[in-house]
Order: sequence, then structure tokens, then C-alpha cells
Amino acid sequence: MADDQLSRVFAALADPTRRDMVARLAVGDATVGELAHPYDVSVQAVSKHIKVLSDAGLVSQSRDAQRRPCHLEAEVFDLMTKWIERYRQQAQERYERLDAVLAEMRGDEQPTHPGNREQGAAS
Amino acid sequence: MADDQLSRVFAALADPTRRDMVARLAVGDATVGELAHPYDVSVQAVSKHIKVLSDAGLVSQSRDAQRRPCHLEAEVFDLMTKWIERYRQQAQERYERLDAVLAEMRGDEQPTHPGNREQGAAS
DNA sequence: GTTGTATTCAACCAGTTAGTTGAGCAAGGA
DNA sequence: TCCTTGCTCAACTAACTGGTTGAATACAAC
Repeated sequence: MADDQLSRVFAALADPTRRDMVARLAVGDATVGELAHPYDVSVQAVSKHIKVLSDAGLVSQSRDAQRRPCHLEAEVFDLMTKWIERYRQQAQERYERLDAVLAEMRGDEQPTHPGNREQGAAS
Repeated sequence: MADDQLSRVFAALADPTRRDMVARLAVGDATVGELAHPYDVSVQAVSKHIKVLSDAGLVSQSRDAQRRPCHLEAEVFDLMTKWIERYRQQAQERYERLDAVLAEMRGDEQPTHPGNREQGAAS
């Protein structure tokens, strides 16, 4: 699966059960048992899912007696959104330039949004 | 791997080679051969990667003689960002409430920075 | 100390994945 | 027509995944 964090985060969220757990943890911290409850798989399977999320840095666990409460580490999401946004924007700008070219080819003197297209925005 | 699109998109991007290809395609369309060139794996392997991206809806292919140019379908990214943003925000709001509670417990009348802190990505 | 509860570790199994090689197909050019 | 190019399909393999069960660990409570 490749050992970089971005790969681990994407892989972790590729499973609907784990996305479910993230959704649950967004509401509030929960123990392994609590997380396991809604599903009809073994607690061990859930524990494994949590390990995957935790290896990806999406979840951290503390200790409270026998319990190991899980906590969502939402900052890791930024890693993904940054990656996604970067290439989404890049592609989008390309389409906009294409639009402009097509408009020009039509002899359409006014490019969709003057000054807005044409790179630059790259922030 | 679960057959819903969100799972397929996350799974597709869990591979660094495929993320690389997406990055390449964000610059401009490319044929399978062009995409294969930088890597020392077989063209067949690359073709498989493209199939994965294409099944996820991230890439589409047209025909130009023998060539099958690949095109990045950036809108699918929105599916992910929406999912991510939803839970990131939910978690963040929870932390802010917690902050407020802690501040109150300290007798600190002013919660750090109402609504401002860290955020940024919200757009 | 023994028992009970919450969780993880270890070993195993079936299904999937990422790669391989070899063959096949579609289109353009000799 | 035959050959070459660009790509995909098919079959195989090694490694990984998501699940299982059973044993081990950590702590609390009796």
C-alpha cells in the first residue's frame, strides 16, 4: 500500500466501515466497544479497523481503566484536502484557459472573465 | 473494496503511482504510453492503473487512432472534499465547544477566538 | 488471589490487488 | 496485404486485506 502518510490516509478512508467510524467519532470520542456496537462483526475486527485509522494518524487512543477511548485527529484531513485542492485547481485553470482559447477561436472578443483566468491565482 | 464511488475514489488515490498520474493529468491530457514512460513498470500495469482511476470516475478516455488519451475528470474531487469537510468541520465545532467549556471552567470569560481560529479551508 | 470486562495479539482463511508475461485487437502506413 | 504501433485482455503469482477464532494482556472489583 506504500508507506507514506497520504497513502495510508486515503487507504484508511477507502473502507465504508472506517468512514462510518470517523463519522461517529466526529460527534464525540468513543471506546472500541462503543464503536463496535452498531456492526455485526467481531470486536477484534473493529480493533483492527481502529489500528488502520490510527496508523494513518486519523485517530488517537488514550487509556481509561480497561477502556481505550478513540479520538478523531481532524488535522490530518488537511493533508488530503491540500493534495486534492492542488490538482483540482490546476485542472480547473487548464479548462478555463481552454475555454478562453475556444472563445477566441469563435472570434468571441470577450474571454469569459477578463483577468480572472491565466494562472496567477496559484495560491 | 466496497463498490460505492466514494470508496473507489479513495482507494484509487491510495496508490502513489496513481496520484502521480493524476498530478500529470492535471497539467494536460496524455496517452497511456506517455503516462507509462516515467515508470519502470510494464505498459500493461499502467493500463490497469488507468482502469482503476477510470472506474472511480477520476479519468475518462477517448480515442485518437491507436491512442487512448486520458483526461482528468476533476469534478469527482468534490465528492471527496464534501465528505472530508463535513466531518472535519463537525469535529472542529466540537473542539471549539470543548474549548469554550474549558475556558468557562477556568473562569475565563472569553473563549479563544470565536469562529476564527485555524479554519481557513471552509470555502 | 480470583473473576469479569475491555482490548489487543497471533494464526489462519478467502478474496483482492499490483505486478508479471504472452496473446489479441484496432488503426495507420509500407 | 503485411507490418508496426498503441493499447487491452487473460492467466498467473506474491503480497496484502478484512474477516474469523482462541489466547493473552491490563485493569477493577470482589
